[in-house]
Amino acid sequence: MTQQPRNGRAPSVKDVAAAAGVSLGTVSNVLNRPAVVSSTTRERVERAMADLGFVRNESARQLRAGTSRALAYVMLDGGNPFFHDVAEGIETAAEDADLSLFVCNSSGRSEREAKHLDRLLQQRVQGILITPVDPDAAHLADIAQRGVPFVMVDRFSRAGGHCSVAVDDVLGGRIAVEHLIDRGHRRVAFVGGPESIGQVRERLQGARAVWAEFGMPEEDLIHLPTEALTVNEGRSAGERLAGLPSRRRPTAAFCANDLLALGLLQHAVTAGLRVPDDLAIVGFDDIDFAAAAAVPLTSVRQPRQELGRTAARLVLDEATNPAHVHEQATFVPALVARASTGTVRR
Amino acid sequence: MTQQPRNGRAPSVKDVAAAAGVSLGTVSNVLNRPAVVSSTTRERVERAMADLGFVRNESARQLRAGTSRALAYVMLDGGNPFFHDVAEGIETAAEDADLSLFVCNSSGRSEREAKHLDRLLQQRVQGILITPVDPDAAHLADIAQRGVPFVMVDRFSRAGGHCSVAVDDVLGGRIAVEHLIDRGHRRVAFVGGPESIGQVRERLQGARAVWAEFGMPEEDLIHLPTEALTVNEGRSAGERLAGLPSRRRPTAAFCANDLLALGLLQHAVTAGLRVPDDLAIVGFDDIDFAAAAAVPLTSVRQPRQELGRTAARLVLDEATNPAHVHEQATFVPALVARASTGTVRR
DNA sequence: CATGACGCTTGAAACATTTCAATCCCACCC
DNA sequence: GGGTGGGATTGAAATGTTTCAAGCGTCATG
Repeated sequence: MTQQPRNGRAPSVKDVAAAAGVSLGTVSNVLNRPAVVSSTTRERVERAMADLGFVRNESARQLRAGTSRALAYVMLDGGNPFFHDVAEGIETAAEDADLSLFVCNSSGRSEREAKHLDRLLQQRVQGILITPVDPDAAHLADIAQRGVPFVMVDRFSRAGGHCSVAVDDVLGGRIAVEHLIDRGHRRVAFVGGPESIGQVRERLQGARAVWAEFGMPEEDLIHLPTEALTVNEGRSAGERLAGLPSRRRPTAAFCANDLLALGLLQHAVTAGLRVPDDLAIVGFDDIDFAAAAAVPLTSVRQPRQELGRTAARLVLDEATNPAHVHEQATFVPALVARASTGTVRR
Repeated sequence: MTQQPRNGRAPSVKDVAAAAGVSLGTVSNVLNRPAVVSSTTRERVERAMADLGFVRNESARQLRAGTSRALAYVMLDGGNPFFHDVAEGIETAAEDADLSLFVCNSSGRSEREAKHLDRLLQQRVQGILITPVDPDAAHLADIAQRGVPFVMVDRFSRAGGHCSVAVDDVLGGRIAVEHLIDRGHRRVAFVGGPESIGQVRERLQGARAVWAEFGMPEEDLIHLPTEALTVNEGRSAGERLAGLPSRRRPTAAFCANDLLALGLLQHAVTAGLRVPDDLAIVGFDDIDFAAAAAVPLTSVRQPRQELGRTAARLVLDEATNPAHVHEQATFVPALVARASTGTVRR
């Protein structure tokens, strides 16, 4: 690339046209419909582009086209690898469609989420994927009403009016607790909160349902509430658990996500408990760090990448297919049994 | 917001102007210089904007302005929380400057990196922050030559010609190994590779330097090479370590990053080794999961968020200050001692 | 009553691209 | 030699915003 000395602004199609001695319409044809241009002209234009170091101006394209060539994913918690894997699935699909992906992070803060959405609206992104702080927030309804393609990831809203993608959390709760019952546990803790989070509610609901079905006394499924789904909260739940009188103390814990489970595991090991013999632990999400823990964690796997890919597929369908109908894609979670629930309790 | 029925395209300043009975120049003034507009007109225009659900078209602004209101960070490995924290630091700074941030992930693949850079160039981002696959790659020099503000994060290139931000990795290596010597270890493994990665080379170099300074025999600092800086590779290094004849077997390991350390820790625990009594472990980066491990990991902390903030500051300076001079910001790493090196060995 | 000043508003130009109808030119046929 | 068809190229229009010089009207001052 024989680059011209830069004299301020970047070269435009007009400059390329002048350098190649053709009209700017022809340059545009080379870019967008190379077949209609004669090969000699095409080569001349291509050489000029290389010489000048021409790069298409995306904003001008966008302005003309009326929409950008980008999708966006607003994730709930950048510190949780789960969302990262979802984002990776989305990115794969975006790349296949030759679209860019904006990855934003609301960090669980509603006002940051709103700010991101506002920016994305200004960018005229083709579609928005979001794991929202609150699925029923007004600014979400606003987006949908504007007609911007919009998919909710890993959450549902009562309202509807858009696609969503998630796993069956009630089933996930059932699977986890059934596994523990199966392993011989008769007193189990559910660690997780706040209940304002749909996931927490549903996983607990599934846990209670299967507990009842097996005819276990209600009071032997103990709910240890947390203020967030973090490692720290998992640790503190561990302390509360250790503080229970021994005949009330559970022999196993089902945590609403893997971060909690890792925190709980850490507390248990520090306190000298053997996992799984003194305390068995099941997490949720099956993030890579669950398998990497000192005692590999049993976890309820969500198909993280596929969640992302499907969400991207749906938003693209909404963006391009006039006959699009909203869809609620539900995936089936699966138990991945590892050492943290490894032994059968007599 | 009393929204009009949508009839196709989004409302523009022109529509707002018509609705408010003013010229489009006035609408623009309300948006950009509200002080020069009389309050009655301003209110009328604001009402019209709200009624119509007007949203500024960012691509038109960009086209006019010649540059976008965005920065970009191309990270090396989205699966490593370290880069996530760096990104968070960048985002903070971007938000303060009222800029958007594109977060891209090259996943360690050079061609993906090149593709991302190409797209970002088309977007006319104000500046690019990158942790590159190869600091000396041609496409990086190309960016710098184009005059796009550009900062290298956590890497250096021989070439120079741009800002960079990193910690002193040689010093980091020294600190880690000195700590182990201090704890009484006389046979230590360095786990990490490939040596094509600058970080690995320098951390090893620091380790060797301090080892020699303490007068320890060279052959007692054993290099266990890995193919990547991942949990899996850490585990497999653990196997090789366990396979060493016992009088050659190290009592401590310094891992080139925390992912390796977590993998090694897992292997050790699974194999029934006590950490730190049978094997002490030091990691590098101090990601959150290091503190959250079953045996909390001693690690060499990098100021991750500050790395990001500083990088963003530099790129913004380059973008806005004509007197900008390139700067190589170096941070000092610090040891965070935790249980994984908790005891003194006699 | 004329002049100037001041506050507010206006309208045109510019940004880089894409599209499309119009034009050009050439070869070929009658 | 005139006409026709068609491939290649052209130039103008349109996209939505910002800026800025110019215009307008009102008010105060001389």
